[in-house]
Amino acid sequence: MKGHQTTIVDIAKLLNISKSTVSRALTGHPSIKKETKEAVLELAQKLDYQRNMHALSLITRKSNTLGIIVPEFITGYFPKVIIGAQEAAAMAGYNLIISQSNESYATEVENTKVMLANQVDGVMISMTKETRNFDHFSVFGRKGIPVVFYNRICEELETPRVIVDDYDAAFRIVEHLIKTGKKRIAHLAGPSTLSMSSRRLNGYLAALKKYKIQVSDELIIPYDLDMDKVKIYVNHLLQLKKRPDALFAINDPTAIEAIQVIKKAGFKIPRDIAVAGFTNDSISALIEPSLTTISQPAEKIGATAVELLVDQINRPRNQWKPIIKVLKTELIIRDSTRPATTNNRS
Amino acid sequence: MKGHQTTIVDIAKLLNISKSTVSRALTGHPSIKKETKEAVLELAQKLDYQRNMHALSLITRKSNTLGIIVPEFITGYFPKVIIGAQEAAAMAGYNLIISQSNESYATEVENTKVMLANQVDGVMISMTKETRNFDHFSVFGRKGIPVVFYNRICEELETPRVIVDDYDAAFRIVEHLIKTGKKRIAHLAGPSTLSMSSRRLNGYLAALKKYKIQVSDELIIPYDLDMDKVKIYVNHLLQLKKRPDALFAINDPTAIEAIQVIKKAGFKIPRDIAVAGFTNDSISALIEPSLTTISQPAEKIGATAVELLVDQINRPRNQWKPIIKVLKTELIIRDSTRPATTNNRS
DNA sequence: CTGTTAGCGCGTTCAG
DNA sequence: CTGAACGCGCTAACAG
Repeated sequence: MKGHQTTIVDIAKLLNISKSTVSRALTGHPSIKKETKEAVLELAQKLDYQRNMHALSLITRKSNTLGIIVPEFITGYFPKVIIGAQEAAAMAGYNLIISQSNESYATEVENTKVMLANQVDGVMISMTKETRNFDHFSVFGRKGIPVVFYNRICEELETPRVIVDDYDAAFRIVEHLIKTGKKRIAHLAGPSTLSMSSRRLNGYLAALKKYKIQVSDELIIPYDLDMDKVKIYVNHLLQLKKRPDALFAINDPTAIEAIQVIKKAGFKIPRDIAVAGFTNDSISALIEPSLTTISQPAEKIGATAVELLVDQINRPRNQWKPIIKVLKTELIIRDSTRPATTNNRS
Repeated sequence: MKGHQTTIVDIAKLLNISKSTVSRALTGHPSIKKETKEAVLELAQKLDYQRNMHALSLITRKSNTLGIIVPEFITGYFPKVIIGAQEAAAMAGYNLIISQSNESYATEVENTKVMLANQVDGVMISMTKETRNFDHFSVFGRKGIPVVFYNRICEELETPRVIVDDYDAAFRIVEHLIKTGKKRIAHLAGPSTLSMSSRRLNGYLAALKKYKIQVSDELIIPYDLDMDKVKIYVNHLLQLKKRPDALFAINDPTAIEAIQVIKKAGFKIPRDIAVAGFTNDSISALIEPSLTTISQPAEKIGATAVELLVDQINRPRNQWKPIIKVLKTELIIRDSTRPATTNNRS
């Protein structure tokens, strides 16, 4: 017996009635005789009949599918976003198709094509660090498919966005460093392509300004998230004539790598140099010393993006609203910035 | 300008040629004049033409989509499986549709219908703890859709499976407890519906036997993964005349809850009673005391399941093979079982 | 090399 | 209340 997908035609033949009647029975059409309806339903059940979504999508031009593009799976952040998005999507009756760009612009372009080919009803995107051209995103707009950016947003496109208070969070973590007595605070800044980089940089600058600490250009190092370079940059910082006494890294993996380099160079953390990260990856609490960082509500970010997306989908195109949702973060203080006197674990 | 999906007809009209010619040009058919082909390709590019997968799926009866059903997102295990599956699926040219059953049999039945409606080419499943009837799974077989079970497998169905060496892992962790001097080792066993429960139980029993420790029925507590009951069971164990000096819990969340109860009751871990879990959730290293457990290669499990699935898909149905892949685990020793003398962190 | 026709599974006219 | 006919976007079989 060969595998066979039961169709409307099959059950129409068996019952010796027309396909349209079967279709009506299945879709709960009002004008249909009760007996035939029940007969159809019973047979459908018995034959494990299931509506073919592809055929339906062809007609309705709706796939009930949302797309999500993530740049990487190295940090723990994006998996959490996906979980949140998945749950919210299921709640709203949508499937979720995942694509990862692996931080490659070319792959990201391919990802958008996959989304288009699958006729997604909407797509949520976090860009790669390489992305400077946005034509592959604007396609969605031209085709009437809503887009929501999250985390790594595209400033050039007027779409809804889900972000966190990067500026504020960076301000608070740098303020914390200052309050522990640090005065020469270095910053491994993110790539200028990502707007969160500048938001965090600005938070850093604002904190210095508030506490009347002179900004030193040699302490601000632009960096492209290529982990191999962390060693070079950190060693460079450590050999400065006026060595920094703290380091605020753009994200946790970078901060963790920096900690290894600093330890290897023979400096004590946080006594000689304190280290802070951003995002609160799950490993960040485990390393020695544990890492002070900012926690982001990753799952909520995913869920919020889906909600904005569904909202746009259910709205005629001329009523699309580029709503920007800014979610709250939390400062998590751990050993990498905690003066030796205090010794609690978090 | 309204959103519009460019189709073959559109570009056929603009070029004033037939649809089939356009189709041929797009699919790289050999017999076609170079100029027309180039003209088509150029216009397709310009209009952001993208093949409609739904139309294609209708014809080919292939969706290039795999389904994954997970029972929960509470532990860190299943998200990791999904990541692994997603990467492997993308590599093989498949999309992934995720459904979660939330440990509910009824929801699981619905999940299978979603998979069917979306015409998945294959589906990987981890059952709920409630599932005792398997008709909703055998539907896939009847329709010629390959199924692979992972982690929580269905013994009754002859499909490929991806599991870990539960028996062996349980044996090793109980052996470790014995070697630290523990003699009355309790076990919070998993639900009998899940075969991994009995595999782990058997590993536990085998270790006791090897070291000639009498099995005590009062120390083996069957439990349905309902965390609310952990408190009752553990307190019951603590009030036994012959109190256990160690506890091996079926999974990490259970072990962690047990630790809370034990601490509240005023006992010292691991001195009075040692605790061990299973799976190595990310929190397990963070709690106080950190938890001895077994780590599972979750991502590899997901990837392996996809590989088995793709293998089945590419194979005529009468050549389907119920291959069983058993992946290796690792014993991770932490403070919850480590005698006080040693004090390293892992 | 190209155009015409048919049909994938379904919902939706339009006629009874 | 029911049936026949059409079309969603696409590929394949059959003519030229």
